[in-house]
Amino acid sequence: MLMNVKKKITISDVAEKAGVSKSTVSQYINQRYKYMSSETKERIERVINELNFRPNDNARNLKVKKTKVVGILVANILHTLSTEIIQIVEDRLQHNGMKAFVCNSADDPEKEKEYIDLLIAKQVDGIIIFPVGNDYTVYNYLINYSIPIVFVDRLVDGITTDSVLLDNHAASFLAVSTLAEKGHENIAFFTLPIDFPVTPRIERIDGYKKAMAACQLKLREELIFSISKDKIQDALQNCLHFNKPPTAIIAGNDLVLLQILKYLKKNNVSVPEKMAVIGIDNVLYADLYEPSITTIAQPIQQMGLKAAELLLDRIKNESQHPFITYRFAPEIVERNSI
Amino acid sequence: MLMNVKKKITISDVAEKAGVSKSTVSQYINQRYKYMSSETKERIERVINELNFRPNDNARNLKVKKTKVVGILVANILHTLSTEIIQIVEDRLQHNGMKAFVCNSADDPEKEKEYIDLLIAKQVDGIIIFPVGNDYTVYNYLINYSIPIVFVDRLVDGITTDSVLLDNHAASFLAVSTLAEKGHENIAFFTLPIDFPVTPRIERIDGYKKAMAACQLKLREELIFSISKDKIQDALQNCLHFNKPPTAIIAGNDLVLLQILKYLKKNNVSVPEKMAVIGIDNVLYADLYEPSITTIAQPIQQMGLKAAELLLDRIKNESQHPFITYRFAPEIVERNSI
DNA sequence: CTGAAAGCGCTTACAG
DNA sequence: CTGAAAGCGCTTACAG
Repeated sequence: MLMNVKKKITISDVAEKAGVSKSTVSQYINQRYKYMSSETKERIERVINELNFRPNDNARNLKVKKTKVVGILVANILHTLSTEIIQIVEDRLQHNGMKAFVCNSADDPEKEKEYIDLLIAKQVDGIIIFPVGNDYTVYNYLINYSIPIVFVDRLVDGITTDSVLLDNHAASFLAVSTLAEKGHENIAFFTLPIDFPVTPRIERIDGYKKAMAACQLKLREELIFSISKDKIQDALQNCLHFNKPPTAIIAGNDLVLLQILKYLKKNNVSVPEKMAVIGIDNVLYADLYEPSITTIAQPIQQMGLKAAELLLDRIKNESQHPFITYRFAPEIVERNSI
Repeated sequence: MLMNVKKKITISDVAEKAGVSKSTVSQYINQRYKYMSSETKERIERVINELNFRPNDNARNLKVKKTKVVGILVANILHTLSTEIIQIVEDRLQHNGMKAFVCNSADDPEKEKEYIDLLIAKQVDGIIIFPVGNDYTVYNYLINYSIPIVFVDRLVDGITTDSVLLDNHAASFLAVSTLAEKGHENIAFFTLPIDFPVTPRIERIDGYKKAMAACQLKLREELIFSISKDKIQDALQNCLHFNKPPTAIIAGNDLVLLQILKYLKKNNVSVPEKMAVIGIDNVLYADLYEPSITTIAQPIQQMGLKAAELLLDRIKNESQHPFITYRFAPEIVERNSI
């Protein structure tokens, strides 16, 4: 049964064995049965099954410009947000007869570029990107090739296209105002680095600052930390010795939250008595932690659906309406950490 | 700059504009500079950049049989195990000049089949599969097409190929024997359903039974639960009223563990005093829970590397050595839940 | 050092 | 109702 070197079956093999022309086999494959006798149809069907024939898409796509495949290029496949959105996007695509190839940039702009080249080379019909790079020329390739793109979670300076992301300002505002209502004044904000611009981080910091002002709280720059994951615990430890230490912390995302909780637990800092905590991004274990963690969640379902819809619209009807950036309202899930 | 309908640039356009033949451009693209004057080379290079030319892989692959792309077909992209392994596999592939398209079966055998067809149609060089289906004919397509495949995490009856998975028997044994040493006799085992055979679940149950015997503990079938996620909490509640209720629980995977912890927390069952808990699969929050959770982890790094290596070997040297199923030893991470 | 020509496996108007 | 022929955009032996 298993043979190592096996000549690939082509449409010619099928045609020959079925005693018809390649054209006719092609008609069959493309389900244009209109002018086909049922005998021919059945014969071809049988031969295809016997030979286990699968048409070569590479050849097909050379003629037919649509591939019915879209690329989903994620900044980092380890982020739960990405995989959850992928799942939703894919489901929509499926309903529209399309399939998705997921590519993982692994936070590496170079890899991202390579995948963009590959997806162009494979002639995908469109791409959904969680961008990592900040070099707009890369994304311009796609635009030059008239390949529709939708950005998710992050934006790129210099590129205008349909985009879907959280209303990050609102997320920060929600966090700050909720804490302010509980009487907190010294609220620390922790987020990952912004060496190069990462939309959510920048916007959440900015939102934090504006929210502090709106709540008439004094902005203390030294309570804003934008640092790498493994420096968070040290920074937190450090700021507890400020002469006015924070009484509340906002974690800029799930990874940051994890570090903060690890520190607080290790050092028996009681939550929320000694330190209130709010995390942006919902996390699986929010209910499980003691106390359960108040979080600000992204409406993932809606965001995924919108991203898919935007891409499908562009793919189908070369619609020329202007590009739109959709902002989705965050939702606070109040638990017991504040 | 942006034009909606834009003729795709082909090798002919480049050739014409550079004043050379298509062959020469092709030589350039394929980095066969040996017999090329540097003037020609530079001229072509310049034109390619000017025109923003990207060769069409579909055309290329029609001639050149290798695509330098592999498929990674995951049962469910939401499982952390999958994405972690993907990340590792991809890194190895990258070092070998290959790229990966990730496809998500979303636990749906029908989708899996469609993706297999698509990957064949795209002529990928090989596929790494976390299988969902139990119908071996699907995977046989691949074997018939001489496309190397490596199974990860699960096996499929009737298909012999290189495979990489946890030594599930050892995992169960580790859990049971550790609990037995602490004096537990009534150890419950919770896992997801096995309506159709899912290797890890079946093997872990089987391993549990054998381990109980090996530890000279009485096997009580009523303490083995193989049920869907949303029935776990009820089942757990129920078994606490047995006249000999379990004093320890083994969670068959991370999803099961989550349900169990939710129940125990909600009902103030103290861990480990009233109930000891061990989870198979490491989880992000193992250290964070109160008390921290003892887990049995898969050596993900090694498993990913092996899977990549096996696939690359098959792709490179049509090696004919017999197929091997690699079993990886689990590791127990003792924390405070037992 | 470079080009003309054949061919990869399909699709599609067109002819019959 | 079906087939012959051209062509999609590349690559590659071969000739010069």
